[in-house]
Amino acid sequence: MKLTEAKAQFISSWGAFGTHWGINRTMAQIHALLLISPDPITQDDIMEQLSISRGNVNMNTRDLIDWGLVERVLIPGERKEFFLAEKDIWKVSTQIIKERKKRELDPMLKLLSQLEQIDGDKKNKEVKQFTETIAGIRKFGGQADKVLDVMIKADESWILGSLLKFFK
Amino acid sequence: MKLTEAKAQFISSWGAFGTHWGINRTMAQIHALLLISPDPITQDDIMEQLSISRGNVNMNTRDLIDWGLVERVLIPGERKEFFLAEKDIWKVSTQIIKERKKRELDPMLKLLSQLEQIDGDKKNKEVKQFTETIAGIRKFGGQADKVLDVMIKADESWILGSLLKFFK
DNA sequence: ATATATTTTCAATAAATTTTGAAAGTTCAA
DNA sequence: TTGAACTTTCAAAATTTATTGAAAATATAT
Repeated sequence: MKLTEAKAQFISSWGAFGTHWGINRTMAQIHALLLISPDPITQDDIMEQLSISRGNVNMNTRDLIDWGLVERVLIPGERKEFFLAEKDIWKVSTQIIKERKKRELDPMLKLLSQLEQIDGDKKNKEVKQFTETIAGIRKFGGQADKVLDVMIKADESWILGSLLKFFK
Repeated sequence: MKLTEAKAQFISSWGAFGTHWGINRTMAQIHALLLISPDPITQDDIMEQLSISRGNVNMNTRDLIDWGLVERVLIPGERKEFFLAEKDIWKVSTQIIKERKKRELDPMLKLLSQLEQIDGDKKNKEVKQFTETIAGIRKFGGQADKVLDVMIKADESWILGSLLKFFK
């Protein structure tokens, strides 16, 4: 397979993949393009390579920057801004996990702990199932929360390295 | 907070939560409703409680069944079909992980291993970055794959219990 | 068999999301 | 300053995705 074809396939699949994870297709495609670009590239490069509008590129690169996956770089002597993606997949994943935890898991756990205290007869079947379900999810979520914290923080620790080697 | 209000909040948030995970809002809401319903409920119950059409309920309950999260139950003497959700959150998560792995991770890994062999000069910067990125993602994905397999299979193992207690 | 209850399908419609592109905003060199 | 290069914004348009509802299919009781 030739590079051009492989690139196109990767970008397209990565975009499709993204849509299964609540990420919009274009953002994932731009990310894919940046991941395989050895050097920083410009808005115009992205527009051209993905055939999308300037506004679209602008919005989605901003999002990628908000997610901490891409940075703007200034190249001396150049007027335009360039974009560069973090290439270390472990760091990429850690960053995504960190953001999603902050944006989704933490608020959900907060809500669940509020919902756990409802007034009503605990003998009542409906009340009982509701509190049990909420408690179950909250407990599970709390555990996940801790596991993810360890993953995020233990970036350089021996324990994680060992665990990963164990599963290699 | 009263049960009715808490229920409504839970269903609505669970639905919003779902959309961040590539699951449609209604499917997540039906799942939420079933999770807090102590007894099996019918299509009409779901239609009424969520104010959605029959066709919509039918489609989304089918999907929930495909995901292995909900089952149809027949109640003796009743003409209608009833739906019942798996309530054990650990089982629910395992099931979701299992399905997503099958539907998304496995095909992606397959594609990546194809993309890893491209023809071209390995000294070329573009070729080099492409193969490195693909290899990096594949390696990471492969590890994740193994970790998930362990989680899925080790359902009853002491090791997992210990790990979870460790993080509690 | 027939009528009745229930479920499924799917084309049409509605809603939500994404994309565009042109205008407004910004930066910077001369 | 001015104006050229570049970036950002955002209302309108296009696209994608979800929902409806009525007709068709299926199942069940009599």
